[in-house]
Amino acid sequence: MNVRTLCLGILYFGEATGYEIRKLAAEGCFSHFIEASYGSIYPALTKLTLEGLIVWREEATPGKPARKIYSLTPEGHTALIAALYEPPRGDVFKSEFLFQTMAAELIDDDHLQQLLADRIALLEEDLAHLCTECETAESPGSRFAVGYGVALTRAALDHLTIEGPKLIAATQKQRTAAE
Amino acid sequence: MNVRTLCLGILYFGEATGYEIRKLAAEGCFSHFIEASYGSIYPALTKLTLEGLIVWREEATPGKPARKIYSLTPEGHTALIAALYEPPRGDVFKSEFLFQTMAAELIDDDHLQQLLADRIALLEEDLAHLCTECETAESPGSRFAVGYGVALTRAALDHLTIEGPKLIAATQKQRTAAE
DNA sequence: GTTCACATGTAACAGGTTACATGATTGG
DNA sequence: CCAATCATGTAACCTGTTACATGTGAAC
Repeated sequence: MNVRTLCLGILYFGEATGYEIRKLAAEGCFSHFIEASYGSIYPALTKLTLEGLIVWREEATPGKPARKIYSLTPEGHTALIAALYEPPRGDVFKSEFLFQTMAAELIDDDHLQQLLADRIALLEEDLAHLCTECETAESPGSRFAVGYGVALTRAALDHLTIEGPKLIAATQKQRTAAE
Repeated sequence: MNVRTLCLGILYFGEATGYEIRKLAAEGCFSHFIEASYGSIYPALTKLTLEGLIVWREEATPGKPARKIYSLTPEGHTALIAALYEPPRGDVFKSEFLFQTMAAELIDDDHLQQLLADRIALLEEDLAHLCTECETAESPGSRFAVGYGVALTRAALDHLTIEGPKLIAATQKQRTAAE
């Protein structure tokens, strides 16, 4: 999905600045299934403005840098709906972690153990974050989407705690057999 | 992760042609957490050869196009191990589907229903594919990685079957309330 | 006084995808 | 005979990231 549609989607939930959009995409309730950085968001906002899909007004809080608050135009709203009816592409999932575990027998025990422990810690952090996100979710849609993230993270955590030790044992055995 | 390391990883499990590498990355046991197409694989193989991390020999089956069968050199093996000790970056998960469900109230009931049904069908297909993949997995590492995929797909499927109908009901209610 | 959060934006660069070019064999 | 599978490779293009440039106010 492109950043332009993402901006439209975020602005549907309320007007926002480029800074805020990036924050929602990087840390907010969109963050677990979307990615976008300043370098793509600001140009996208400029382009959407030129196309008439969004507009901005300036808010000058004295002493602070001027904020450009963007909001959807009716045309933008229509464009968003059109995007929602577009058949979604398959989810993208990329994992360096799984790539590394694939070749677990090339990693020494201590490091493998650390790798799994770190991942568990990371996922627990994610889970906590998603749960607070879930509580603040206001629409059924966002509860569904965040709940999806919670479910997958829990499943990953379960898999790691149950299968992780087995993996370590199996690679140990494999190496002793090879000696 | 870059395609170069991916090639190294795949070749660790056995020599292969560029065509076969792409197939493993797109359909094989690497496919659920990695992506790569011809346009990135062939250049990567050329570069890795120049760097001495892999070598190829030509196999001329009469009548068929000549195959370049690549395999790891000791240097390539070392480079792979180095990559395995590199701290893995966080997993990337991108989903247009979840983006669409976020704004479920903008989609009419029939289409939303269809969207969820399609996704369930897709995930069931994925799950079946992963399960056959799991059976053919030969190393503990690949069983772990594929098992991870199975666990997440099951969790997604569960979430859809349980929360999907709730989402539809909630958006319906929301719309009737708006009238 | 220094770090953090707010705030906007650009430019170079990396990385990969899509589509094209080519061609033989096999199976339906 | 036509489609699919095997097989290699290139080039244009797109999309987005990283790093930079700049500046303020608040909190510690």
